[in-house]
Amino acid sequence: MEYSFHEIEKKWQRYWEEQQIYRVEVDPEKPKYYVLDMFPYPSGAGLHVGHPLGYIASDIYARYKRMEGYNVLHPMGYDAFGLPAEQYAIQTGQHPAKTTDHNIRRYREQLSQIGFSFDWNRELRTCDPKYYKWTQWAFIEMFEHWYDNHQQKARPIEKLEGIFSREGNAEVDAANDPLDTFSADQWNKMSQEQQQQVLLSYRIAYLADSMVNWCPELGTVLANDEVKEGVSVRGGYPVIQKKMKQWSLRVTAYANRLLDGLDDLEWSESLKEIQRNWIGRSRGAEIRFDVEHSHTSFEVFTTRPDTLFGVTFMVLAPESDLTRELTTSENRQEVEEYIKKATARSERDRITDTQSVSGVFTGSYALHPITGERLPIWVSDYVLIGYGTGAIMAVPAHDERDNEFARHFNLPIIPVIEGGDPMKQAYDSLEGKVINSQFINGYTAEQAIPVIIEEIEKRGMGREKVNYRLRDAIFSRQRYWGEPFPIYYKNGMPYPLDKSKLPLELPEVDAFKPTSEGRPPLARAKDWKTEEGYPLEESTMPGFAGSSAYYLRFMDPHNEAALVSEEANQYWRNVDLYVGGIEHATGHLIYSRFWNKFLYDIGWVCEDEPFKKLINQGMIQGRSNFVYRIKGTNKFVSYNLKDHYDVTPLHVDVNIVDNDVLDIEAFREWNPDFKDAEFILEEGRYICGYGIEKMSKSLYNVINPDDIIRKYGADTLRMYEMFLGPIDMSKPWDTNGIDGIYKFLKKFWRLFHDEQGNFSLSDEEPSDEELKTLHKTIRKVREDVEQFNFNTAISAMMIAVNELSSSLCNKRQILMPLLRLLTPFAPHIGEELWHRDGNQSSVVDAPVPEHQEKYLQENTFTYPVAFNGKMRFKLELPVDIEQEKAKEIVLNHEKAQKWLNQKPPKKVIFVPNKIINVVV
RNA sequence: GCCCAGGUGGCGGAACUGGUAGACGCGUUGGACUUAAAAUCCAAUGGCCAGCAAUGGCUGUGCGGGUUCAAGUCCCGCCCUGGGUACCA
Repeated sequence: MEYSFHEIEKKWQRYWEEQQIYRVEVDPEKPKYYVLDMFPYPSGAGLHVGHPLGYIASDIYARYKRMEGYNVLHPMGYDAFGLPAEQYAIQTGQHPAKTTDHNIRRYREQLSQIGFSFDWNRELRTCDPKYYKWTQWAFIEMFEHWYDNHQQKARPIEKLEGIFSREGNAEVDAANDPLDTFSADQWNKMSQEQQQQVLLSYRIAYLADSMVNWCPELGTVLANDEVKEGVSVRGGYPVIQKKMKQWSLRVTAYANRLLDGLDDLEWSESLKEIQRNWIGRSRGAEIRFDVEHSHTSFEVFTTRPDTLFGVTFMVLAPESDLTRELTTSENRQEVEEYIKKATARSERDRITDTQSVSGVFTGSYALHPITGERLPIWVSDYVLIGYGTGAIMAVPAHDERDNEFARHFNLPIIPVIEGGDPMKQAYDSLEGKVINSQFINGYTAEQAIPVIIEEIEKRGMGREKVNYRLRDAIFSRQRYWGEPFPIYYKNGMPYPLDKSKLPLELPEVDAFKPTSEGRPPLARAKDWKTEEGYPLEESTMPGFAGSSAYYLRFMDPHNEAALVSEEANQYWRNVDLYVGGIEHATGHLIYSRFWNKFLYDIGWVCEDEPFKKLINQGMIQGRSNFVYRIKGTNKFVSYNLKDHYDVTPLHVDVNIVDNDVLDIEAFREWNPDFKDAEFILEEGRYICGYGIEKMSKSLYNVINPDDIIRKYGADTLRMYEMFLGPIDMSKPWDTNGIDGIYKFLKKFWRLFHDEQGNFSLSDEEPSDEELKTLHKTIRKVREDVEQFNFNTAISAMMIAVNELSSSLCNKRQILMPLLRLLTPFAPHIGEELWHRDGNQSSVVDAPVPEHQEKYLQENTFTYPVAFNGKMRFKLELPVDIEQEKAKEIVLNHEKAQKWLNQKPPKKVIFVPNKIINVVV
């Protein structure tokens, strides 16, 4: 019987489903292992061959772990809220729930064909009210907590109210918005609204006026990670900076924990590095500057307090409230104009134009905290409102931007670190002695930093300070297709719904667009208010809300009383292996860690970090094919002849090209324009050119896994994806290579069958050679799987099958262990042959084979013999040969004479079981 | 600009703590089987040179230096590709 993958795969997929083979439950008898894939957003285009890459890798690993005796949790679900479905809804009027559901069905169908070991009983989708109930619940928890910097953890807001009513806020060290201190007395005299306003600035989920990325085209604000190069990641629309009242999550409170926590994670260095840069910790000092003839003072952040004596002017961000406050009446008009101009610029403008220097003088002066010198206060757009205090001390001798600014406006430059020529270019190195700086003269820059910090602390002018680049996450979206906020407003202040009212379901609306007054789509909903008549929040949550805790929900997906039961959480704890794309480095992977740490603080989960080990799968690129049309004609010339003509390369659908040979008939049918096309062939064929590009519909290079499965089967698809190369690297998909895997599986199948195609294994004792083949393969494959080197594991199995095929081995003692080794890669063929050999239970629970060293022992080693480092011949010697004996044999060897040239060798290097090198 | 990966045959890629460069697979070429094709099997396959041939020589891991008996691997200086970031004080 032939290897008929189609029949086999259908059969076992049905069996697995009927027998609930992949269903798992908490089992205290067994050790747990949690393997998770980043769940997909179900797009309308369906899966292409690049999407399952990571799923296949994690599935192989999950299956191995299971065969090793672990209780493996391996779930799958859908990140179902999101912009594309909504954009589509706006265009077509179709409800996003409908298109999303349709897409999910398609995804499920495609995924099911690949033979994954997912426990589908745990499937979840973020747009399901039963699921987003817990997203809303977590939001309320964040609303009801504040972050205590001293204890480094989230604490209930009621505790804070207690503190305020007893002692005011002076002693509270919280991660909060800037706020004046107040006494207990002042607190107790505040109105409820005033108190709420104060509390709001302490909450972890808070509503505040902040500078946000506003995307007019999408009609919504976006978080920092959703904007790249000044345009929205989704859609590529321009983004501007705007001050708006928005919900935010106080991610910055966790900045140091998010940063330090990275050290213990088994993530790739590059991924950790991206997060480190994104969080961006810098150490320095915050220094207060008084303003001349004024009671006002302001603080600046600097990483170079050692250059304090080099300050010659100050600069404020245009958006800063201080700018207007400190502008004198003579300068008002000019400053106002500058602010207007600067704040109107789009993000893209600001990014593309970083060269031109602009700014105006406010008319005020700050006083140097030590020398008392007058320092002019300028305003310029090179100072950003969102970082530090939105104001800087300018040290033109040692900072490039300050230097350019000073030279442009003829401001003084005072060198305070030796080295460089600050009149021409800033010298920003820490190398060099401090000069022109009173009591720190003569120190190195590095030594001077603590000394100067001590001095300003003593004078009460500042303190040591750590600053982060990370910003709080803007959490509201003026869109329809997301989780509604469980928030209502009373006298203008936000209050959470009672948790018993959750989920607050997404209401029906007549159109998925903003209202005519520009309010978000939810404002269109009828009776969008509480039972008491209080209006509900009209924004919805962003895409990352639903994906921030889904790994916890998978532990206990049907629980209606809690996000996850204590029992399930204590057992499954956190994700042991997480597989997904590196593009989530600054979004999902930061938010999830934050979300998890918050739940950890409030005692809901038992692990501080959600994802212990993380593998980034690389991208699968497309391999595009081109045809070459002679300009101005409908004539196409084959690849190797094209240089003789003036041609335009055109993309051609890779599905009508086989091994770079164009199917001319199919080409004519593919596009009516080419119906009457003529061709200049080479050797009777039309050869296409090729190029490596992104896999995309518009480039006609998309490969659909369904097509591959139809032609070769799921086992071949799975193995070929893994065989392409290292899991974490980008590599092009080339369907041509798939034959190698297909042939391998057929060869493997044939080992188990006789000439007539009957299943036939013998119980004959295996030879030493066969045992060696088996055991070296077991060792290699298991080592490789442990390190996610699936491509080399497959090579090793190919070598084994080649060796066993040439000896026509059909011995049960060899083939059945090999089958178990292969099963995680090719589960269908594994299950089929396992059952053909008479087993009743699923191969999924068969133990993974162990190698035995005794079969791998060798008596001899074939040494490469090199002369001056060049390998000249090989020599088989006993593994335990004495060095002197080996040298003697080599030097007397017939083949050595030619290289020795009758002279005694200078030196002979003998590395046991490695190499012999003769130096002549 | 700064930070991080990576650069090996026609292609995807192997190569343990420095030790036979090119495993495995694709493709290509030749052959077997076949009326033919498909499928299958066998052999060759980095480049250059010499030879009828077996074979032998030189050269070769982005470029230029260096360390070493020995370098794809280590060190120094460049170039290129991909990713991250973008006035972060």
